[in-house]
Parts: sequence; C-alpha cells; structure tokens
Amino acid sequence: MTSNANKRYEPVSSKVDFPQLESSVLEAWREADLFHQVDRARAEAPLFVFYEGPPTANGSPGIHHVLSRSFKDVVLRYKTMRGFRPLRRGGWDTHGLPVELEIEKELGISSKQEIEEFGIEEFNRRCRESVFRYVGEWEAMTERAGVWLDMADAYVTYNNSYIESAWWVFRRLWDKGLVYEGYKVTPHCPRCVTSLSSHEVALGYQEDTPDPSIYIRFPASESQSMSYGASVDTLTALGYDGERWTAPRPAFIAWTTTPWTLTANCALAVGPDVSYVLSENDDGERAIVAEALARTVLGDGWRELARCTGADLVGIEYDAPYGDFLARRGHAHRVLPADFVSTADGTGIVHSAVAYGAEDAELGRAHGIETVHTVDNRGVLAEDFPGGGTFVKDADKQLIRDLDDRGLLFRDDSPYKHTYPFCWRCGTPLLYYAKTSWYIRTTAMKDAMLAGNRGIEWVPEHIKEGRFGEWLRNNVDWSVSRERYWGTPIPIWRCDRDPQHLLVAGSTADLAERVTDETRPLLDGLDLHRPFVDRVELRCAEAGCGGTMRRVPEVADAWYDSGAMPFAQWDYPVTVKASGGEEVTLNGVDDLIASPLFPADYITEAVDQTRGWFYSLLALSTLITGKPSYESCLVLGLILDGKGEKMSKSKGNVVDPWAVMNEHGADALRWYLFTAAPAGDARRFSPDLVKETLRQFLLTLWNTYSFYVTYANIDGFDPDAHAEYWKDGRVGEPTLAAPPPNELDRWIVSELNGLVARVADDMDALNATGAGRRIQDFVNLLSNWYVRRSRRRFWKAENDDDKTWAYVTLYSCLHTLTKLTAPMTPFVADAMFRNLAPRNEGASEAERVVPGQAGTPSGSPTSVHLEPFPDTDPALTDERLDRAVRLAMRIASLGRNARSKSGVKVRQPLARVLVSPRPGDEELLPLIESQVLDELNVKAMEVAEPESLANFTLKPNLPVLGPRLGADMGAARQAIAEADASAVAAALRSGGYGSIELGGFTFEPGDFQIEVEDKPGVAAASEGALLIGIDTTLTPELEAEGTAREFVHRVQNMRKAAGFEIEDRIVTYVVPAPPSVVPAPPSVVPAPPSVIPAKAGTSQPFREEENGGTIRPPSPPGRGAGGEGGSLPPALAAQQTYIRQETLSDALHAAAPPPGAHTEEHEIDGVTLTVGVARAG
RNA sequence: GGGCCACUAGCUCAGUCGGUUAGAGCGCAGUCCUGAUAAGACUGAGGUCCCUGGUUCGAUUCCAGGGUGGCCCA
Repeated sequence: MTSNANKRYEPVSSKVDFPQLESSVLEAWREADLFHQVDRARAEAPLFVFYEGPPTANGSPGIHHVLSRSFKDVVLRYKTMRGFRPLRRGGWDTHGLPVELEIEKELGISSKQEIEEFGIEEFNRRCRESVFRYVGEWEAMTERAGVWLDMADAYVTYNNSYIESAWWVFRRLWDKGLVYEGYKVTPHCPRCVTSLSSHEVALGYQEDTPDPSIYIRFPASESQSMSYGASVDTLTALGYDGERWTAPRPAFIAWTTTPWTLTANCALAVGPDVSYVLSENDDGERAIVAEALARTVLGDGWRELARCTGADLVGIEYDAPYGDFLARRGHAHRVLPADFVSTADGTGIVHSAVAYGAEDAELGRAHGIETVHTVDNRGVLAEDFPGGGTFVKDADKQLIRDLDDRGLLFRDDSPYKHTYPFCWRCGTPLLYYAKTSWYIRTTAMKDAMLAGNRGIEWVPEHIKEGRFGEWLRNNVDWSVSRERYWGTPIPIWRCDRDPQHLLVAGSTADLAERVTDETRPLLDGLDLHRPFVDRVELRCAEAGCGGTMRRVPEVADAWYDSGAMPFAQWDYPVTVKASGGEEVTLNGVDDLIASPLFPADYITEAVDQTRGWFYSLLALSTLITGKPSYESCLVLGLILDGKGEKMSKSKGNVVDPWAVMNEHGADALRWYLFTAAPAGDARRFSPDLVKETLRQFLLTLWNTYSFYVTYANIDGFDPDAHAEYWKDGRVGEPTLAAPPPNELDRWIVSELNGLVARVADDMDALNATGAGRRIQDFVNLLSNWYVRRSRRRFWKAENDDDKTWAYVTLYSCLHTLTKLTAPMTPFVADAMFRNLAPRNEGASEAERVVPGQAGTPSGSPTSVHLEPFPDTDPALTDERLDRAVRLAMRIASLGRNARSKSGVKVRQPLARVLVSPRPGDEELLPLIESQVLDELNVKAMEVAEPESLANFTLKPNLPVLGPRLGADMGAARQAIAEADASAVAAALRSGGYGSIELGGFTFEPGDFQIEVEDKPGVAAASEGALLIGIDTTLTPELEAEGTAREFVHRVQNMRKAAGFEIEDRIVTYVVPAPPSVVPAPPSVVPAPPSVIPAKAGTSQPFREEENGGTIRPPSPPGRGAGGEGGSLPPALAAQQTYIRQETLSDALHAAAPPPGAHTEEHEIDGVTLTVGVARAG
C-alpha cells in the first residue's frame, strides 16, 4: 500500500456540480479529439450502419430533438463498446415549403406570383442561406448533449451531388415504369397554389370547423334515354312509363358540405347493395334516399311507395343543379354504382364531382367522365355561377340561396362542425382539386413493401403490423411533385412539339449528351436548383422530332429527398471504409447498394415519422432495390408538456433543452429520457422530473463513488496491486478470479454479473429504458445495502484480507458501472472512469493517451468510450444468494416495522428476532443471519413456528386451489374458513406434512396461506407467508447497552458539530451537568489520564503492531487499562470500551471538559450530562 | 369516420401469463437511523387499477362495447 501522500485517486467530493463537471469532460474530449480517436480505435471493426434522419435546421432544437439524438447516440455508443464501428454521419434536410415560407415571411410576400416577381434566383439564394442559420445552434446542442454524430461531414440535401443522386434514383424509377403523370385529386392550397403531401395535410387538420350542410334535390330527368342501362322495371316502379313520368318526378336527395362542388356535379353514386326507398309526402313530393336513412333525412309525413337496391337505380338520368355548364362539354348526369357509398351519414346517395374528390375522381375514371374545372387553382369559382368570381368558400352562401330560390334545396342543416384540413403553414382551407401531378407508382411494389416490413425489427413491436403495416396496406401512389421553387427539381424534360416526348435525366451527364448548343455553356458549374436548371434546354430525344425540350416546372416533395438519403448521401465516386477496415470505392448507387453501407442496421426517429421518413425510406428503397433500407427501427413517443399537451411554438410550451442541461446537466437529462418512460410511449416532461432523476440515480452513484475514493485514498488501496483477484488479471472487471468469501461481497458480485448480462440483452433489443432501470436498481442495492452494510469493513483499522475483498468488490462494481452507464451518461461515466481505471491496463486501445490527462503515457486511463463492454462469468452468479439477500431486506424491513409498532427504537438492542420463513426459504437464513442481526440490532435470530409469533387464520391458496377445484371453490373456501387454523397447522405438522380432510376436500400444506394477527408479548409483522416477530423483553443489560448507544450517537453528532475529521481521535469528557450536581473531586481526574485502548472494528481486538503505517486510527497513546468508572453513569461505565471504540476516543474521562473542548449538555435516561469532546494529542 | 397507443396514488411510472393485502420514486404528515450520501428506513394519509357488459368459482388483468387523451390517417 502506498502512503497517504501519494493518493491513488483524485479526491472526489460528494457535492458535485454536474453541469460544470460535464463541461470539463467535454473540454477534455475536444482536446483529445476523442470522437475521432474512438473511430480510429475501431478502424478494423465490423461496421454498424446508422442513418441519420435529417432534421430541418430552420428552427432552434427543442427537447424532443434531444430525445431522438440521445436514443441515436446511446445505441451507437453501446455498439462501439461491443466492438463495432458505427457509421455516425449526420445530415440536414434543407428543402421544402417550410423554408420557402420562412423567406416569404421575411420578404413580406405571400404568393407564388410575388415570388416570381421577386425572382426565383434570389429567392432560392435566400432559402439556401436561411437553412443554416440555426445549424450552429444544433451543433452546439448536439455536442453539449454528448451526442456523437459526425456533423462536420454531414450530408446536405441541397448539395448538387445529393440532387444528382436523387435524380439517379428518379431515372431508375422511370426506367422501371414507376413514374407517371396523373390527373388526380390532391389536397390543394389555393393560397400557396400547390398540392400538399398527405404528410403535410396531416399537419393541418382542425376540429370543429363549421361548414354548410345541405341536402339537395336531383330530380330524375324528364326524359330518360335508357342508353346507360337503366332498368325498365325500376323506372316503371318509380312512375316512368317509358316515355314520360305518369306521376310526379322523383328527386334523388344527396348531402354535401361543399356546395361549390355542385357546380361540377357529374354523377350520383349509390351503393349497389344498399336498399333505397321511393317515398311521397302529403304535398305529393317524391324523394329517393337509402332506406336506412329515410327517416333521418326526410323526417315525418312520408309514405314509402317502392323500394329497390342501388344496382336497380344505376343508369337513371337526373338534372344536375348546374348541369348546363357541364352538359355543354358532353357530360351525362346519371346514377353510378360505387363501393365507397355508405349509409353511415348523408342520404346513401353521393353527389360526385370528379374534379373535387379523390373517390369521385376514381369513379370518373372508371366511367370515362372527363375532368372539367369550374374553379381555378386559386379557388375562385367561374363567372358562370352564382357567387362566381369569388373564393369558393365565400360563394357557398350565394349558391345555397340560388338553390333555395330554384326549389332544389331540400334541407339546410348548416353549420356542420367537422374536422377539416387546412394548409399547415398558411392556414387556408384546403380544396380537393384535380390536377396533373407526377406520381411514383408505389402501389406496384406494395407486396414487396409489406414483405420487407415484416423483416424489419420494430421497437415497439406493434408499429410493424399496427400503424406502419396498416399504412402500407392502404398504400396509394405517391404524389411526388410540388409546384414550388426550393427543392430538388424533377428531372423531366418535355418536348415543345409533342408533350408526349419526355426525357428523364439521371445525371448531369445525361444533360450534357442532349443539351442544345445555345444552353451548353450553362452546364459549366451548373447549380441544379431552379431557376438555373430550368434554363437548360435539350434536343428532343425522340427520333426525328427535332423539338426542344424544357424541364417541367415542378420540384420534388422534400420527403423524396430524405427517402433517397441512403443513396444520395454519398458524393460518388467515394472511397469509404467498410467492415474490417477494408476500403471500398463506390462509383454510384449500384455500388452502394451492393456494399455493406446499405442497408442501415439501425435508425430511430419519433413516431410522427411513421408515414414520413420511415415510409419514404422504405418506399424508395423497395422500388429501387426490392428491400428496405433499414433493418431495425426504434420509434420514439412524443414529448408532451406537463399538462399532456403537445409542445409547439404556437402554444409557447416548448422546453428549452439548454435550460435543463445548464441546470441539471446533459447526463441527468439523458438518463431521464432513457428511463422515465418506455421509448415508444408519449411522455410528459417537466424539469422537476429531471432533477428527481439526478438525485435518485446520478447522485447516489456519485456518492458511492465518492465513498470508495475517499476510503481507498485513506487506506492507500490500489486495485492494480491486487490483480490476482481478477480473472486473467483484468482489474476492475466483474469477472473475479474466484467468488469472494464474504457473503455480502459474493452477493453484490453475483448481482453485478447478472446485471451486465441483462443490460446487454436489453441494449441488444434497443431497450435502453429497461437497461437503465436495471442499472438504477442495482445502484440502489449497491449504495443502500451493500455499502451501508459494508461500511465498517472499510473503517476498520486493519488492512486484512476481508477489507481487501471489500475494496476489490466495490471497485469492481464501480468500474463496471462506468462501462454500463457510458452509453447513457457519457460524461459522468467518463469522469468516474478516468479516476478509477486501472493504471496498468495494457490494452492497445488504452495506450492512446488523452492529452491533458494526468498520468503516465503508457498504461494511464484514457476514456471509457474506448473500452469494450464488460464480460460476465455465470459462475459468479448465485441466484440463491440473490434471493437470500432480498429476504434479509424483507426481514429487516418487517423487523423495523414491528419495532416501530411496539415503540422500541432500533438503537435499543433486543434479544432476538423470530422468523417464520416461507416454505423453502429456511435454508437461506444462515446466509443472512449476521446482516439481519446487525440491521435490527438484535442478539439472535431464531426460526419459529408461526403460531408462536402470532395468532393466525388459514386462507385458501387460490392460485393452487382454483385450477384444481374450479366451481367447487366456494365450498372449499367455506370449509377452510370454518376450520380451526391452529389445529389444522398442528395436524399437518404431526402428520409429517401430509394431507388433511376438511369438509370433504383433501388439502395439502401448500393449499393454505396464513394471515396473522398480533399476539401479546411479540411485535410481529408479516408479508405473505413470511412472518417475523421481535422479542421486546428488556433486561437491565440490554437497557445499559441502549444507553451506551444513545451516548455514542450524541458524541458522534458532537464530533460532526465540532468539525472533526472522520479519522480524528478525540478525548471525551462527561460529568453530570452543573450546577445542581456536586463537582467531581480533583482526584478523580488522574494525570496522566487513565485510558483504555480503543478498539477498532466491531469484533476484533485492536492491536498496535498491525496498525503501522495506516492513518486511521493513529496509535493510541495509552499505556494500559485504568478504571474511572466510579464517576461515570453506570450504563456508560459498563460500556466504555464500546463507547471509546465507536467514537474514536482515546479516553473517556469522568471530568468536566477543559476549555476549548466542544461541549454540549445532553439528557440521557433522565440524567442531564455535560459532555465535551476535544482532539486527542 | 378509420388505425395504432395509452389510461393504475396528487405527480412520473412499475406490475398483475386471471387469485389472498396492487407497488416504487417524488410530494405531504410523523417517527427513526446515520461520520459516504442535500442520503436511508419505518408509519400514516392518498387508489371504484377510466366506465359498462361478457367469460369465470374469481376480472385491475382476458373478450366486447363505450369514454378520455395522444399520434397518424380520412
């Protein structure tokens, strides 16, 4: 052992400022460039591929970004420790409408026309510039949160190389016939004049949106041509004789919340299998609606005249309210069958306008109905109609009035409140609007996507077949084009002579091949963004055409960019290090796909990405390669505020991660995020909970560490000098060379080995929450049982084998904990590791020294992040012992409970504790006897029969009896309740624990459980079948011991109050308090004072010769026992050996304290004493 | 309207493969213990385990329906 002057460890205060500690660790990492050091250390390791879901850096990062980044980091750090080299490349999503809107706001403009007047070139320049305004903030947050992502080498979606690869993907899709131009109805923002993706639409739903709700008459046409296959029988039943109506013309009743779409009505849809009725009222009006809705829609006073199915109605012609407009374009208005018709609401007859509804459009396509607009793309209704020239939502009122005037309005239930989509940025109500758009035919690969999805490891698992699986099963083609400016341009060039002639560029080389001579110079240094790329003209690719091709105006959905990220993040040709350090050159996407860099082993983002990035990644990858681009996906829940509401800028309830990290530290925040709730659950966040985490876990761990360091320094304990305690000399690992002899040590080592194995299992399953909670439980056991119970072993003077074992054990736990926590709390773990790590570690990784780190160049600790994950030794786990110690804790807890009930303080020693263990637990008791005695301050532990401890009643053991007896349970219960519990127990015991008959049932001992009631004389407590009792009988000896302990307790507090050091030896003075008591005669205080040598430790006698060199306790100056007991209170006199030993008193004088001693008055057992303590020597 | 998830103490969360007395931490009240610990232990107050039906000897747990909240989609 080394001397005190050369302390093995940097002293560690139990009071720690974590944010400050983290800053210094961060500084050390920076200096050492640890990030790259770790990467280099794994240069030859197998690759672990991670894809970063690129955040849009056009806003400050929030706490939810710390969440996802932490979960990215924890897995990558863990995998590093498991011997992999993670691909940690960061990325930025830079295109899209949000960026444009930000610039629009800055410029004070709000329409595409204004953008074009302002100039696309300058507009896009500003977009590009704006995106990175917040990048510095993101980078700072990422670093401060201890997240290791390669930000310096991040991919950026606006880079030419990225766009070009995205083009390559597009071209491949085109070549596979997976791209088409479609005429489809899409959610359209009339203000932004652009379609929104479903992801975008989802952002803008608003509940309780009031809309009109009107029921409209669609009278059957005066003349039915029958050319659409109307049934003669049905028409006859409705009153049409083949040439004219013989009865009042019936009207179909349909419901709509968008009156403006009536201007474009072109069909009525009915459910072929739905039952419809023709009804008449007293005024002779005739109406047709679904039978199920007839009463709701029509109300009272209607008689049913006929009924038929929807199929019967098909082909009947009707007069549309604004039929003239469309009729001029050859529209026939007739009833059509459609599966989407339901009778859940409306009338069972659906008004269809193929231009303004997705289902309507499908219906139109199926029946060859031309798409004609009555509204322009700004949402302004054509002049031909009432309200024409105004925005459709404004025109609604005039249209309703007009319909009413013309007798076509059957009912008006306005307003109708429902959930309606609004533009997620500008708040304009969206219109479902038919227009041309470029589509990716994802439906062609739907089965492949579903199959690929089955192979992905989703966490939580329900996402796979639940949310994501459902989404895939309902897959529709991906509308990928946007009529905007700042985005990846769609690489399609169209001929000016024949719009059917198209060319899709997969690279700039493709452009160079067909570029016109006039625009060829533009290719030099071409920015692939608009407007530059728009100026590049190509010679038509169609043979003999001779036309000029110009790019279509659209840009790509930003989800397309991020979905293409696995392919587009590399600037080809690129040389990368694949698994095992092998260098691979990738010349293009095909090389990438064949390389180990594809697919990703792991991705993680929040659940809102299910239909976003998770989908776009899967879709593009499946279309291009036939399989998914990621093999496991951790889906995180959202962070809500303290009230359970989603955090959003507009609500002002966003928590700034900096505030939390500055106050409590990044590790506290990370630990909270990992352990507070399962990763996939939505969680409520509050800074107070982070604080609680800090105290509960980090501080407890830190204090245990501080305890170890303090005493190891005092004792000069150096684990490196005891390498033989560890298997293969691997100092500090959980794998000891042999199980420790002491039960407590053996137990915590067993727990430790079990912990390491289970943490590894959890982390392998992407379950940082489970791993963290296990670690937390272990730290609690370590601190509040192991260390608490072991304290005296560290205090005692001798450096014997038992003490060494205690140090070896505690050291192994702490050193291993730095590794287990390293992925989760990288700062604190590293700070602890650097102080604790063995100095003589010769592993190759450890030889890379952190500059600025104290220590010798070789064999000094570097960083826990260069360490491998610990191994475990199953031979060191002892489940029986684990159970035994938990039993000891239960007994101690029940014993304190019993003491508390009977009012006997733990400080008062008692004779015995009686234990009636659960069947099967008897054998565990000898293992834990000493722990129990000490915890409960009793002299003996005895096994007792339950009836000697308490009265008890029998209860049926339901889990056993239930399955056996089934419906007879009731009778059996009755029989047991009526039996005499003590008699049954005695009978069972006397019969050698055989069976017993009660009420016709045969029971065995295991069929019963006992319930206790207190018995006089014993303080009892029970939990399940475990029953303990404390013998509360006090003898004079026990009372005297109690008094002594009380006295010790007071003196200990005085030591603290006097500011003595832990190892200071003192002299203690005690006299009855003045003035009422006679002063002690001078002769009672001998000079030199008589002393009794103090003992250290609880049981072993202190011997001077074993104490050389240690600082605690110093050699006592005493020279033999002397008595002064006559003047001490008898109880103290009888226990003075014990008192001196506990209080490190060289002498206990029955005398008034000298001046300068710390003096207090204490009342003990009704006597007031003046007590003084002074440093010895 | 549909899908997925959640609902357990004042708060944040465990748990119950159907069984006796449903737990932890924090907070509150009190007691105790303590020379690593702003810590720890014990006691108390605080629970219709969201509701209603069903299955069952027995449901907080399983099933069905409903409610509330969150997310996603119409």
